[in-house]
Amino acid sequence: MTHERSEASILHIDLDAFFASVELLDKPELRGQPAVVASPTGRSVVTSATYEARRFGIHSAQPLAQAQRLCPHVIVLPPHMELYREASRRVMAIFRDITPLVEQLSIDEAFLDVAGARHLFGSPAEIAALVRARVRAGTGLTCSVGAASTKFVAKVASQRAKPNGVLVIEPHLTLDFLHPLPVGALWGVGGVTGEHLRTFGVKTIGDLAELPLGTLQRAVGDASARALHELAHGRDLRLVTPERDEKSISNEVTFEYDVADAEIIRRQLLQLSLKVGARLRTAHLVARTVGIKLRWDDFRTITRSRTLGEPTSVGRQIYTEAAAAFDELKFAGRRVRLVGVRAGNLVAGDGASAALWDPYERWREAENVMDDAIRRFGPHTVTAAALMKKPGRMVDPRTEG
DNA sequence: TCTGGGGTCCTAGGACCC
DNA sequence: TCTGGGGTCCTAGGACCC
Repeated sequence: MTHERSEASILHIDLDAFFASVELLDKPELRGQPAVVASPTGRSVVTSATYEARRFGIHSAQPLAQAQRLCPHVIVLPPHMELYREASRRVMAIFRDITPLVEQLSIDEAFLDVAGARHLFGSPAEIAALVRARVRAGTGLTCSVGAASTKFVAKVASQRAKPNGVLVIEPHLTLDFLHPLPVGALWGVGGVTGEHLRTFGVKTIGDLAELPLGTLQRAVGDASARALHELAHGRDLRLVTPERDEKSISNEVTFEYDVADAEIIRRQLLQLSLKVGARLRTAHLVARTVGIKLRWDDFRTITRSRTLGEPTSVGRQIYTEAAAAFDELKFAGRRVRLVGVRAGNLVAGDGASAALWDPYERWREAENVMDDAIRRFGPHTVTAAALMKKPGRMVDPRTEG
């Protein structure tokens, strides 16, 4: 069994207001103003908000319309995912210069196990300061760091350190730090579970720690109960694991207006299937299951999935399954607000050759490249040179080499 | 002006096999 | 022969996270 760490040598690092901060890098005149990143469409939500915007009660996942009611002069910045991915890559590279034990959790956060980096860089607190200085110098971004002897406490600590701060929880002070916090701070306790726990009189993590395991199991199920019980006692044996296999790849879209036309939905399923196929091929993965997701106008969501005889990464095959699953539904012209396609049960493999030789798929790929170019450069500036910035996607295997 | 898009994990029920 | 239990795979839904 893993022994307890004597030092706060797990770091959780979280970029502050990440998307918004990246946007402000080349718009310094907007510093200090309330701003959010959100698509300028009718049904979008806030994906990132500056701290000035948060003072108005704005937060991420909030409908943009609501944010604009709270702060009519809020500046709305359309998202540029490629910029964020690039900034993220630079930040993760800075982390990996400190230690190879970096576990990326999402685009803007990671765990670092710095137990072995001590000799090179000093105590966890010193390493936290070093990382923050390097991120600042290398990207112009600020981040917050939590340091503790477990992943979970490190993550809670970084949240409490925000923005632009450091919080080190020495191991012997773990429970003193944890127990006064609201249960909602626990990883895995969201709105529903939090409400449920409150009916048992549980408000803080300390309250939860005192609840008998059996009671907790009846309340939230076996696995969640055990996990929460351990976390509430400050126990968390999970290690920082740099490599994690992807379990699924999916794409989905919410229509600007609800759609009741099956033909439009099928067309969208095709688009999404081709995107998913392309992503599978880039990752050198094939999928054993294909699923679709539909959200009706009342926000109820259904999923259907099918297991394939042979795993695939070919968009057309993904579409065939997706369309078949859709056609089995009693759709009958219901209004649909969202459709999605998911490839699951992924295994290493290459379906690329089949995809390249399917003329229909190649034509669609070309169309996708055009769409992309038009989005990025505008309709009047699409040139061969712009298209060439997407190397590799249009190469004909027969003429290559 | 209700509620994005990309994921992970868990549960529960049924099929199927031994 | 009228009734058991364990294990695995599959599917659908839901909570949760950023």
